[in-house]
Amino acid sequence: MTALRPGQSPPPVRMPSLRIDGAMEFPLKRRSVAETPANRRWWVGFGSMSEVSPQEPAPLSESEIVASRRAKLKRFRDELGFEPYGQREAGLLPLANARKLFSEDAHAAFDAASKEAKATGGVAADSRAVVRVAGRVVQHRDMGKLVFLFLRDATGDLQVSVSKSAVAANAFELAKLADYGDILVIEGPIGRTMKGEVCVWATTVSLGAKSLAAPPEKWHGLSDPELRYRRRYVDMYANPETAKVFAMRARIVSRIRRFMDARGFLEVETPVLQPIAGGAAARPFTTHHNALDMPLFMRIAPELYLKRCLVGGMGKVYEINRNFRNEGIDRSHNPEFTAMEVYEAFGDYGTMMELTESLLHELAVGMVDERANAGLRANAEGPVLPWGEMEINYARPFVRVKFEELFKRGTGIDMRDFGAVRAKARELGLHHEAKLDDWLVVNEVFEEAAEPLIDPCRPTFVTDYPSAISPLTRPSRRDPALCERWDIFIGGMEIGPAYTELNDPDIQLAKFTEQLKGADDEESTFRTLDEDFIESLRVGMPPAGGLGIGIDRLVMLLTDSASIRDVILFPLLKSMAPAASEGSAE
RNA sequence: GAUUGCGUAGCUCAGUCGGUAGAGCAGCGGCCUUUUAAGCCGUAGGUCCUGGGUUCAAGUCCCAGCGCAAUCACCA
Repeated sequence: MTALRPGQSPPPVRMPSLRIDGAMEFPLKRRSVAETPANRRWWVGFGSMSEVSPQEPAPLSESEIVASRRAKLKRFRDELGFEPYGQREAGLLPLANARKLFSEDAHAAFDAASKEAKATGGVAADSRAVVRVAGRVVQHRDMGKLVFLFLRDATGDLQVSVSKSAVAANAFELAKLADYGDILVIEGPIGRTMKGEVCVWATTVSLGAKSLAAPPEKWHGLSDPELRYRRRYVDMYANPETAKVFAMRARIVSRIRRFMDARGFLEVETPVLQPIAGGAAARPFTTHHNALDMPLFMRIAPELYLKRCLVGGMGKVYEINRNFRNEGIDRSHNPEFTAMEVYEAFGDYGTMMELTESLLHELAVGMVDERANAGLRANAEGPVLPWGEMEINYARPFVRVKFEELFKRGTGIDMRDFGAVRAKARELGLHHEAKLDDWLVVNEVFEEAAEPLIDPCRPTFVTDYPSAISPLTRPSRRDPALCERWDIFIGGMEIGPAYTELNDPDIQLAKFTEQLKGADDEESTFRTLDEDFIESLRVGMPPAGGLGIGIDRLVMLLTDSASIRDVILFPLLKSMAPAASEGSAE
């Protein structure tokens, strides 16, 4: 795909969109996940190589570490008779489950029995549970005729001891020669070592996969954030904190689905490849369908399709959707990001507020237990979750404040007194105010002087924005200068907006047309009037409430992550080298 | 887009005033049957991000570029 070049002149107003972006206004000094003291243990690296024929020599520039691992691979296969890339295994237990089968009584009984057996020359009775486990080697201590290993899987770490006297000769050699990062399959009774560590006393050892890549530093691991993102497959297991974040993310998304489903919303999937990128004011990525010889855009929002669903009769719909926006990257923006958009027929921005508050409260309550179980910081008293230096309190009700009131509180002046507002703007150093329409000055002054009043530690709905800065939202029936829109702020980030949706096709058409007039040449290359959408409104869309929530930012908050890149498995990074592009994209 | 910082062995990092490359871990060879960042003996490993420049001499100073991070701007 070819990205449009970033420009400097977006339209001064937004489309009727559920925009998820918003400025992240405050600095947060955070330790990176990798620096957490609790994580400074047992780092190992593993670079999964693409399929390489086992007989092929190493690629050109592999280090001597990789070369020695390849030599070991050959040795495992040729001398020890182990298939280095394993096979289906039955009866494997996750390491945490295996650890739970440890019995103090069985261990003590066996301990006593083996002492007696040693004295009498008999055989000790053994009632210890026998487990079969697999995991990546993250520690390896060779004591000569006894090898201690720590294996790791997604559930945790477990020690294994391989005694020369307890396993076949080739299995003992395998354990001795195992590298950090190798995946081993081990069976044996589970007991304790002399130092008290719960430990599987191996009776068999085999290989699940030989690791060929040089591991990261055993103690400090991967701490360079760039390497952690580029080689996430190493970061994910070398840094258990990383794996926990993504496991939590999965459960959060799952809970969101259950919440929405329980309220009778239907989950739908709408096009990512769109002939017209509508629903938000953002630069799209462009692409092309060859067989149809058709230019296409990656979606910037699903909004216009979800509204078509309302027209079609789906009363309550939602989509957990990946959006693609050809814009800047920072701590709260990734070019592709996940949002949830929700539409409810005969709802409005008030029903969306209730839904949002219930959902976020429920998620926060769930996360208190979740975090405690994961061994992370959590507050025992109520739905209070740490985010960096903050303690964010999700107790209901969330704070609600009208845009106009917050403006007054922040500036001491009435936002409708444009003269005073402009004076305030100049006082704040907003020297370009003269070029802006009155309401845009109001908006800038609001962001400068009023938004900082929002308590970042309390989820806050800012409601009833001026119509003029949200021109595609339905104006309030009580006061046409205002519109039925709110934005929710948490931790200084905008998490999402909601609207009472516009369903008058004539007004919508007029506003689209007006918006297009403001587009410059570059914008007009991708901004097109979606006539089919207007046609769908003419069929008749019920009045509705609409909501957008930035899932990545929400996960940041709930998992105490400082950057959106810490909650996206594979965030976009620049290519390391200008390698020849595959497939000559136009 | 601007500013600042960082970029040295596979990884984590030192490198003084500009004097010709260091440690730990990982690796390799050896010893060790209870280790917890195991230990001991020996050994190998460098495009100091890239390209210029200054200098007798550059990891170090200067310029440009690349990548990452932070802050700001943009984005609404």
